Formats: sequence, structure tokens, C-alpha cells
Amino acid sequence: MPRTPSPSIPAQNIRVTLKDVASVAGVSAMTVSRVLNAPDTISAATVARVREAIASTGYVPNSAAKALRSSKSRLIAAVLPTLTGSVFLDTIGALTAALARRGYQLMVGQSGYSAIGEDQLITDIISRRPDGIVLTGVVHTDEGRRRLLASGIPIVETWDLTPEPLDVLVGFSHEAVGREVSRFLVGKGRRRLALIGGDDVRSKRRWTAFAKSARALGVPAPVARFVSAPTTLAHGRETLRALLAEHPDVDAIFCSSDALALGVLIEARAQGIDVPKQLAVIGFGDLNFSAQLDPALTTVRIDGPRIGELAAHCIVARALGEPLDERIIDVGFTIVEREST
Amino acid sequence: MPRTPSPSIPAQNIRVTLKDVASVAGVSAMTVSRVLNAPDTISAATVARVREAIASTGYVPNSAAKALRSSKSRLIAAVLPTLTGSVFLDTIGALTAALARRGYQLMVGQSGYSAIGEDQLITDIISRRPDGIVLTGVVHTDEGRRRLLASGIPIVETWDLTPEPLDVLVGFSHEAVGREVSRFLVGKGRRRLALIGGDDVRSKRRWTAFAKSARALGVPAPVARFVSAPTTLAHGRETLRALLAEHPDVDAIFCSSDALALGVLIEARAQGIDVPKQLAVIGFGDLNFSAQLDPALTTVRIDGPRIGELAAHCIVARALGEPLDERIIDVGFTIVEREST
DNA sequence: TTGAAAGCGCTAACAA
DNA sequence: TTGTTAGCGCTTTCAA
Repeated sequence: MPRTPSPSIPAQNIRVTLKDVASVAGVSAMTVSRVLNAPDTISAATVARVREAIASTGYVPNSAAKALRSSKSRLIAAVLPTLTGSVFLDTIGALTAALARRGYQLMVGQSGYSAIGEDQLITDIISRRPDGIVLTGVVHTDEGRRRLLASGIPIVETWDLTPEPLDVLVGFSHEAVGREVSRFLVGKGRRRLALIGGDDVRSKRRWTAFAKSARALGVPAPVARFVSAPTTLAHGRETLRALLAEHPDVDAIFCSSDALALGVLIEARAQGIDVPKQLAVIGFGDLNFSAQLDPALTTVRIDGPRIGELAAHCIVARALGEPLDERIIDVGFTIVEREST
Repeated sequence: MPRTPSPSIPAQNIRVTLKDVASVAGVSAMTVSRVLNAPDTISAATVARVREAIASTGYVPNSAAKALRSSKSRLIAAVLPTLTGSVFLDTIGALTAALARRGYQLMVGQSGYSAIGEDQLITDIISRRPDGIVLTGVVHTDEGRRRLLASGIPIVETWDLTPEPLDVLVGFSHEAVGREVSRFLVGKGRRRLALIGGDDVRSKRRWTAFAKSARALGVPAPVARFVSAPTTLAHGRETLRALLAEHPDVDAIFCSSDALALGVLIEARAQGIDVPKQLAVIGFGDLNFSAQLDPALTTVRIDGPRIGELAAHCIVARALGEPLDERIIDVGFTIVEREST
């Protein structure tokens, strides 16, 4: 019978309640509650006695009861397209850690890359009455935005500087990225620019600014190819092949992800194309392998963990009704120049 | 005042309760509850009337009240070391999706690679009264295991075939991986084996079996280098350099992750070492870029999403008190042979 | 097929 | 500093 708890385990039972602790300690339930939530208001002797009772009974508070009574769930919901291979992972990881430090738990919802199921997801989230919702790289249907807003739950959007945020926003301007990358490439003497991106809204916004800026700088109109998200190395290889077949004179490529860029690098080598001499390649994301590639990959770096930490700060402040210095935080980005351009 | 909800938004309010819906529909609260949870027991006409009232009021159930009364939270907690760069991501992603399909939400806890804070994490998790807990790649302190068990909450461990599972287990044998990889390499004529791994328990278990099997096959004792988790490409480069400096005759390397293996590949190329002629390289994880590398990387493939789906199946079955066919599920692994060996 | 009463475990509000 | 009362929103149980 290896699964029977050994007798050394205290009589911990999931059904131990505040009342049980109270009667063991010889105080009222309210006093136990105060020891847990505001020990300063209770005499040291009582606190000690109650703490002992808690330990001996193995009491663990019931968050559902707490949430029901106090209307505070200490739960934050995060919505992102998918967990798998996501550029948002560092953000979500940092968010989880920063929230845990503040006594909040994270609930994860994957919206997928389509709007299907989003409605159900939103209902599920609202039904938990989280103290806040962090949206990451998610574009909502109007209906979804409306329901989220109507719920009255504080919302922080991240990874995007939209013109009309729902409430608080922590991100950067994808337009600025597109513009600066095209300036950077043209500044390096490139004239036939191209972009390979995912078919998501953020990538499209970078493209629009990229193309517009290139034209303003007097070089020929760039060309673009879009692949279905999430973007992979294989996409990069295939798309470079197709792109060069049609536009052999392209001399610079902006890839929507470092994975795509790695694919481009590999395909270029396979075709005997010299990077950066014949072709400049710049990625997006600065994954941990990018600096180590040969040639080392020039890329756009976003401080994902910082976004997560700021989002945690903002959403907790909003949840507690504290004032926020700014409603829109631009974390910016950096073009990390390496060997591939 | 752009933040004031537009008047077209229905009077959705987070404070709409079952009672409100009931009075709008002209029925009792209990009837509304039944329409939501067991519509078959209610007449079609009443169902329609209640559904209308729900829509017009914008009612969203309160999970905390539901959980408190019914002792069912429809919440599953997942514990993993870290979200960032984790080999478990596909598993967690699939788990989240599979649970959502069954009406369950996922709560994420990061235990870190140390035991610090694990105790607090466990308390936080138990206090939510999740219907189940999925443990992924986490080795617990005895105290932690005891408290988890004492909580009475169903537990599924994943990614590991430990000799004494807490309850249900979905994983594979790290010993078998180590053994098979050494057999594979020796079968290819290699004799001076080496391993580069993370300093986690699973990696160490693979190493022990790898070394033992190699000796049994009559080749010299393999050498190993361990780096702090999570493993990166940079670790791979550095460690290969150090390893070859000391053991220049090594002719095969088993890396604990494909990221490490990529680093080894890059460093080998930088040093003018021919892979696979002079050095065979095998990774672990089969990341999406591994097949595209040059040379394409031989690696050990684990079906991460399958583990997540099976874990979802098991934990939900346990939560509902349904019988389970097996308590230990071995998903196995595959050595995917490519160009690097 | 529907309703009424009770209470899940906790804390806000008030009282002592 | 501590206790009492009431009730958060829902579902279990019993009754009709």
C-alpha cells in the first residue's frame, strides 16, 4: 500500500476550515482571519497560538470563499495567441514571476490565431472574476473588446502601441520598428528591400511602415511575402527561395522573427549567396541563439521580460485602485547590429 | 471621455447575479441554474425565456460561488520549472487547449530550478482548490510531496517515469533514452562518447544510463560536462571547446537539448571539425529548426503535445472520479536519424 | 418540471 | 484587541 499516507503526516485535510482552527486555538473565526490578513491588529500571544493551530491542523485557506466574500480573486488572466513557440513567452514568464511575488496567480488562456472560441474564452475568464486581464499580442473582435470593457475588470494590453488602448498599454510601436529597419538598411547602402513576415496584424503594421519609409527614402518599393503564423525556420527557407526566384535583385531582407531569419541564412548558404555581401538579413526578437549564428544575426531586440514586469506592476496597481503615472508605456526596441547586415 | 462605454453596450454589469436573471425571466434562481447546468430537465419554453434573460442582462456566472458551493473549481494547476525557453512548452500548450475543450482552465505556477518558494507556491495552489494538479519536470522536496498528497487533490506527473509516482504518471524513461543513445552511437562505430547536459535530475539520469550502457558495450568510459539549466546555444559552444581541449579524441556527443547541439555544431564548424565524419552529434528535443540545420541534426524526439493531451485526459478523469485504465503511461521516444551522426 | 430553504467558507461592518 | 452577525452567489437537498 505505497499510496496510503504515512502516519507521520499531520491530520491535514482539505476540509479543515477557519472554524476548526479557531476552536483549536480557542478564539473566534474572525481572529484567525485577522491573523492571516492583518496580524498587526492582533496581540502577539494570540497570533502565536493561532499560528500553532494552523500548523497543527494543516489549514490552507479557501480562495473561493475569500473571493466570493471580498470580491478579490488575486487571480490575473493572461490571454495570448498560443503558448507554443511564442515570442511572448519571456513576457508571460516574467509576468507570472512578478505576479507571484505580489501574491497573485496567473491563469492562461490561448485565443488561437483565429477569432473562433474567443467568445467562450472571454466568458470563461470573466466568470472567474479575475482582478485583472493582461492581453498579449491579441487582436479582438469588436464584440470581444466590448464584453471585456463591460465587465469592468482592469485590462492591460501589451506588445503593441495601438492608437486607442482599452485602458493601460505596455508595448512599443511596430510602425517605428518598420520605419527604423528600413532606414537602417538603406543607410547601409541597400536599395532592393524585402520583408518576410507572419500574417498577423503586428507584422502587417511593421510592413506598412517599412514600405512607406523605404519609398520616402527614395529606393524602389520593397516586396513582401507573408506566411501563416507561427513562423518557422522552414518558412524562411521556402520563402527566400520563392522570393529570389521572382526578385533576384533583392539585397536586404527584414524577417518577422529570428526563426525565419535563421531559415533565410541557411537557404542563402545552400544557394551560395554571401551574407551580408550579397544579401543583408535582419531578424526580429533576438532569440538566444541569434548572436551565436555564423554570420551572427542582426536583429531587433524587444525586452520581453520588462514588458511582463511592467504589465504586472500596472495590472496590480489597477486591481488595487492605485493611481498610475502613465497609461501608455513605450518600452521601445533596439536594432542589434551584428554580422548579417 | 473615450473610456466611457458607448450607450450601445447593453447594461452588462459584473454584478448581475442569478437572481437578477431569474426575476427578469419570471422564474426562480434555481431554474436559471438548471438551464445553465442541466437544460434537459427544464421545459423548452422556460429554457428559451431564461436564455433571453441571460442575454439581455449580460449575465456571466460567478465561478467562485459555484466552486464554493459545489467544491468543484474547474481549475487545473500546472507546475513547471520556468516558462522561458522550456522544453515543456508544447506540453503545456496542448494541456491548456485540451483542458479548455473540456471546460477547464489552467493556472500556471513556476517553481524555478530551486526549492526556494516552492512551499509558498504549493500553499497558493492548494488554496485555490484546483480539481487537479499537473506536475511537469519538477522534483519536489519530500515536504512538498507530502503536502500535495495530503491535500487530496488528484495529481498527474509528466515527463518522467519515476519508480514511485505520486498517483498518475505520463512520461518516458530517461534511463532508456540514455541507454538507447549510447547503443545507437556505438552501433555507428563510435568509441569515445561524451555528453553535454543541463544540471537537472532528468539529465543526470540519462547520463548515468548512458555511461553504464557504454561500458557494457565495451567502449571506454564516456565523459560528461554539465551546465546550469536552462541550456543554451552559447553553453554548447563553450562546453565543446573545453571538452575537446581536454579530450581531443571524443568522436560522439550526446547533447541534452537541441539548443546545446546547435552550439556544438556551430563551434565544430568554427574549428574546422567535420560533422559527422570526425564528430557525431545527437541532440534531444527535436526543435522545429533541427531538421533544417546543415548538417541536419540527429536527435531524440519526445511527443510533448501528446504528453499534454494525455495529462489532460488523466487529470480530468481523476477530477471526475472516473476510472483510469492505467496509472503509468509511457509515451516513449524516437531517435530521429539525420545527417549529424 | 419547478421552487424554497439552507449553507459552502470566508470577511465587511458593527459592537463590545 | 476580539467577537457577533450577516451575507457574498451559487448549488444541494428536499418538497411540491
